[in-house]
Amino acid sequence: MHQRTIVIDFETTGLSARGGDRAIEVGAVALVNGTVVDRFQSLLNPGFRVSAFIENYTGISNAMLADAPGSRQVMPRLRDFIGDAVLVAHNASFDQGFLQAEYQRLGLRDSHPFICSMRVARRLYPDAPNHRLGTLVEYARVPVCGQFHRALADAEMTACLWLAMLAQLADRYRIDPASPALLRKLQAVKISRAEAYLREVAAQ
DNA sequence: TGCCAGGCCCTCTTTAGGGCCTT
Repeated sequence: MHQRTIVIDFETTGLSARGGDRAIEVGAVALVNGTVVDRFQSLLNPGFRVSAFIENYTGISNAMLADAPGSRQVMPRLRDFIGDAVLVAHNASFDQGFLQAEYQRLGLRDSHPFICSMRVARRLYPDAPNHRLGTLVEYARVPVCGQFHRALADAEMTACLWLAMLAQLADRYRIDPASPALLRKLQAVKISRAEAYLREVAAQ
């Protein structure tokens, strides 16, 4: 049984999925047995001009988006790519919100189980300076690949961070990292209780 | 016109407030 995990990242026109902001790029990598086995990347034309802030922040210009496919072309392909995999994202509520919002605009009713790499990192790396993706990539000595704030590069680095955290669970606590149920439990325990929880699991 | 997110997490908490993260 090979558990397929998809690490996903959206670039968007802003922070509010419910307030009218739209996805402008999605990147995703598929992990099986700790290895990247597939990748998905696409720009999405949001139907309106993005702000200068977003152009600067992401490096995605209005000119680049003018010829990009729309959500109607991209999201069904993304849904097929995800399949029945467990999804991982850094600050997952953000990406989950945009995924659901884009689905709903198309009348798609899919919902996928998400695990948040930031919540796991807060529990596994409580002493990190902060828990932004860029900081954690440096803290966990994950290779920087590509440009931060582009969807596929951020998804790749989140995937590397994720694998580093799974390796730590295996090495330090002798915990089988292939269990989504355990990871969901870990992200739900209080941060102050995480170390004790992991020791309890390791002792079982 | 003016407004402009929301979930998680901690604490000087729970009849609340503010920082952290994502774009």
